[in-house]
Amino acid sequence: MGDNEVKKISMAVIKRLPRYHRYLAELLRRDITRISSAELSRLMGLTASQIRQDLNNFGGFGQQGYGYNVSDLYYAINRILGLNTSYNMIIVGAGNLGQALANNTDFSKRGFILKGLFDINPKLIGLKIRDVEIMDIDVMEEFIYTEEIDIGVICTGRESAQETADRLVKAGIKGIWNFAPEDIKVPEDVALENVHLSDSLLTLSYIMNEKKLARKFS
Amino acid sequence: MGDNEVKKISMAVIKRLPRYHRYLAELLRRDITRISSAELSRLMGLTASQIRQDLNNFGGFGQQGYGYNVSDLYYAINRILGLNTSYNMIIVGAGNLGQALANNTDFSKRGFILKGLFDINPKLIGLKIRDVEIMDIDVMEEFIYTEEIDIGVICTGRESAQETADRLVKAGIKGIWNFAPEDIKVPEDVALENVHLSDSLLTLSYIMNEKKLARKFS
DNA sequence: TAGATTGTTAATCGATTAACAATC
DNA sequence: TAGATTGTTAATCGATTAACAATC
Repeated sequence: MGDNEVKKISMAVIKRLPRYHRYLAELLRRDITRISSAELSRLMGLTASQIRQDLNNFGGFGQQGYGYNVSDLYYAINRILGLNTSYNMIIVGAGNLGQALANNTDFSKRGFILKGLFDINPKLIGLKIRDVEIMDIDVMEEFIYTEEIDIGVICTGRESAQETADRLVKAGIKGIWNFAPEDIKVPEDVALENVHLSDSLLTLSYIMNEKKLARKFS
Repeated sequence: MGDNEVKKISMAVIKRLPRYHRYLAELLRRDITRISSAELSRLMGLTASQIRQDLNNFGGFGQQGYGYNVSDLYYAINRILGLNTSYNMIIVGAGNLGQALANNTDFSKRGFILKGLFDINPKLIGLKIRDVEIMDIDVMEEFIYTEEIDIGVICTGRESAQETADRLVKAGIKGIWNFAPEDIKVPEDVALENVHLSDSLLTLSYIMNEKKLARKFS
């Protein structure tokens, strides 16, 4: 690996980072100052070994014989997750889900600032959700330029998801959070995170049936 | 493995099933009657080998020299996912997200029937979302018994998530779909699926930073 | 110092990919 | 029949777990 190549972290590790972040936040709230990988493993239901492996992908945050300083580790992961900056965000599709996300204050607390909502429905255009206006999708590109939007949240229907993504990418957006039940395609340099709610519900349905069968045969 | 032991399917495979289901539904819409693992692999961005391995966990749905019949495979996966029955569902926490989910018609189309919403806020109690009433959480347990509710959707805040889960489990619910940003604990025979929206947003944030670094060093 | 616990290497386990005989 | 493509076994790859020397 070359000197200025960034070490490739596996998706499995990345997906666990927000969870570490969440547990460390809880420990901070409880005024706990230090924790060992063994204790944390009990809390989180992971192996201590995995925790140490995961964290060592990013550096040695612990101290032999002591463990990890909760606050230090929390802020380190905060930084690793890119939460030391703020992001400008827009939501495309101001239906029920789009509006619900707009109303969620957790995101702005973490530095994801909602700058605008967009829709094609004239009945919605002009409405405000928590001081953020719903605008006509026709002016979306210009808004992205002038307001320097980083993240686009897709809350449209399945049919318009790819088209919306294409427009966002073309306008220079760097990350897409997709809630439409469709796998969209974006260029390699754009970050994409899918939240397929119905996939999740179908998984629940599968597991329920699996457990029902297990009960039947035991 | 004993005769009546159910073959254990790995979570990696289970999580791909809704995605197969989605792509097959699209093929059906396009009136495509047959597909080979090679074609499907191109569409989905998987290897043909993986597709065949995945499907063969549940039986031989294909035919040598022909491929898979789209409709047959779709309905087979539909069944595997437990979508051949319907489920009674309640939502606990009728805030923005709870209401948005209640308004989503995709779920009822798949057989997840919303029977009730529950909240502690007196201002919300009595309101109706698409003919479904928001009730006082005090009557939740009784409602679960009399209406034979299968699935509880947790849309409360973090602090009340575990307590809500405990009450749902005690009342006999078989599956929990959790949207609260907290890992809840349920007994082994209850199915649990978490949708941690902010974890997903944090993952997006991580990937955006990773890609920014990649741009810088190339 | 002695005990505790990390960081890291090596071993194991599981999931993905490759290969190909079976067969439609 | 010949060609195509599955089902399935074997090989590879990657992720998790175990072990332990380093060290606070």
